[in-house]
Amino acid sequence: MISKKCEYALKAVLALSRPSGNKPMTIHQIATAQSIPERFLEAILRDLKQAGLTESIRGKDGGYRLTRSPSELSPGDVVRAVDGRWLQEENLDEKDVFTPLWREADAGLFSILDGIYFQELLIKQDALQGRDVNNYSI
Amino acid sequence: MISKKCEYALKAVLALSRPSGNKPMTIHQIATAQSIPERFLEAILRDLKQAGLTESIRGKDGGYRLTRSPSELSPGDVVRAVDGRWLQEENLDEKDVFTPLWREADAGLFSILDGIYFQELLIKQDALQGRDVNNYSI
DNA sequence: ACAATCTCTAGTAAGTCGGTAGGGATAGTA
DNA sequence: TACTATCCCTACCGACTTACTAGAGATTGT
Repeated sequence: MISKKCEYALKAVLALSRPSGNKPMTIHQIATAQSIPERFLEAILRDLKQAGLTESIRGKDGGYRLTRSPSELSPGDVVRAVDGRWLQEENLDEKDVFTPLWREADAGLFSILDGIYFQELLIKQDALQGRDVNNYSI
Repeated sequence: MISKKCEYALKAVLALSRPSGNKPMTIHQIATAQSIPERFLEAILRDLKQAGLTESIRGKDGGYRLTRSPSELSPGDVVRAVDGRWLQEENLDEKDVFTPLWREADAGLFSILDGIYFQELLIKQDALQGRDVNNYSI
């Protein structure tokens, strides 16, 4: 269904979403924290960088950082960056009766993926893992 | 996005949906009408048969026929038969924050694919191709 | 018997997925 | 300068999937 690459990218961005005093995380840190093959993650983070979602700092104390706040970054942004849209407009036939269905499906899919932000996912993750957050606001 | 197999299966079922006095259509007829590689279509129709959507008659004057009326057969049925569900429940992690998103996406996708029937698609196809149907009811 | 049709098991070329390998570039530190 | 930690880039690889194709067999009507 969803590619490993996409799954890893989402996990990585979730990890980068955790506030850490503005210091970048290294590939190694993210990889061990999320159990992602390190060299593979390297390629994924490069894709995310090219899509403009992350930025990198080289040399000592370098690493990766999000370019946007987790409160305005959605899973849809990540999926589009690594796997592209589900629908490929270019091989769509306007005379095909099924075409409207594919368009509807694509729109529906991304409306779901764009309907939540990483900030909220972070909170949900804490709840799932029974972490004490001291934050019970609705 | 959508596999060729699935695309061909949908076209084939659409062809079989056209009323033809209860006579079965041969693989050859469907293949030439819809420009589908014949031997490939053969395998696809076998899958559809195993899923219970079509039945076959062997020997002379044989061919394929739908087991259900086009008015109660949806694209979703065909997609499930040839490609299966988009979501594979078995490799879903209940502790993963993204899991609810995948479930929502799958439900949304199939609610669209199950929201129309081949009978209606037939009418839409006629309209698209400018065929004269003598049927302007809403 | 024969011809038209479906049925089954293989095979296969090209592409994608999920990585791995090896080196190179850059930035801070001493 | 030299050293080290980090990201950067190109290429490669095995397993799997996709989109077919081939060949022979089984079934039915005439």
